Amino acid sequence: MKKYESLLVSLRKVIRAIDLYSKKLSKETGLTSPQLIVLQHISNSDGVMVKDIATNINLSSATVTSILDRLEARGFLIRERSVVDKRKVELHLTDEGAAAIKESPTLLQQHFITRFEAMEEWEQSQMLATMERMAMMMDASDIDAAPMLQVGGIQTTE
Amino acid sequence: MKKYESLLVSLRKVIRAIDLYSKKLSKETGLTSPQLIVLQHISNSDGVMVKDIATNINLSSATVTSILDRLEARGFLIRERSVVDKRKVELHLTDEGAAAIKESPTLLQQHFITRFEAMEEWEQSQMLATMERMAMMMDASDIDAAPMLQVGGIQTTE
DNA sequence: TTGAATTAATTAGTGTACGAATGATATTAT
DNA sequence: ATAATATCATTCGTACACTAATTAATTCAA
Repeated sequence: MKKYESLLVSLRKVIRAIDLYSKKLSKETGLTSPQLIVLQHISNSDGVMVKDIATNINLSSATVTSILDRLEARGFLIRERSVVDKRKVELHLTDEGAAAIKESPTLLQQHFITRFEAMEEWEQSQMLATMERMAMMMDASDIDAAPMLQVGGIQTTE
Repeated sequence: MKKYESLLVSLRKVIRAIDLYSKKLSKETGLTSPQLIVLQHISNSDGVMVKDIATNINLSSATVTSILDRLEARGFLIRERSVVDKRKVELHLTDEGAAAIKESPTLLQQHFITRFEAMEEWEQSQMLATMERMAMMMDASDIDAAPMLQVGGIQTTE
């Protein structure tokens, strides 16, 4: 097995662990990880709009809309059409929403956090740096940004 | 922001990149990453059963079943009830399925692989080791397995 | 000022991904 | 032998997550 294939295997395990935890959260507290993240963002900046959240947490607007639907249906937030720009929707927490956040658990398994914080400082930094590097390496958005750096010399975009 | 929170942010970016690539694959080749992984597993061991695949690729049986549904509907594989144990279902590729695999692209973005393989050998190993460690740290299955190792000395399970 | 282009949010449709419940079989214990 | 238990695959219901298409509103240009 190639090394990057092994990497994918570990990655899939991590992804699954995060997903399973989100579902466990949902069963215990009634909120999934994405829901909690969205609520926290609204809590930090009241009146924020859908697009901002989507950009901030790296999801599409459509996904955020569906998450908002569920949260609104359960009375955790209200949508308010902006008066200055009626296309926009401002998001506000209700008291229930604010209360839900207060009791909100961590977004990663506590046992992971415990283990992580038990690591040496430099190990933590190194793990974080590795993840950030990987995220950067997977980001396709910079592919077209610098085509002239390709082997073979200067090239035009067309 | 706490370090493990930054870690989660990077992790979510990576997860999203993988997901987006899977969808791009689907549009270009008609197969998503999970579908391709399942097909490859059947190809490697003809007659394998659903549970084996689920265990191997770290997914639930329910998820694998739904992936198989789509692949079977498109004629890439056939299900065959085992004669020795009628609970089991043996999976076989059709010619179409085998052909689909032949043209199968890589499971990670080519530009990631290119970048990854451009790294020094020790950097690759280090990245892989970090991911494997993280996967291990998130695995909850060992929580109950060794409670006697906790700080505070020997403890009973009850 | 009217028409074109852009932007914001939503809807529709597809594909994961899960746990719980179900139905059919096998295995084990009495 | 039969009753209890376990295993395997599936179905059901829920929640993400995406793109493409839609609706509504705003901005820009001729």
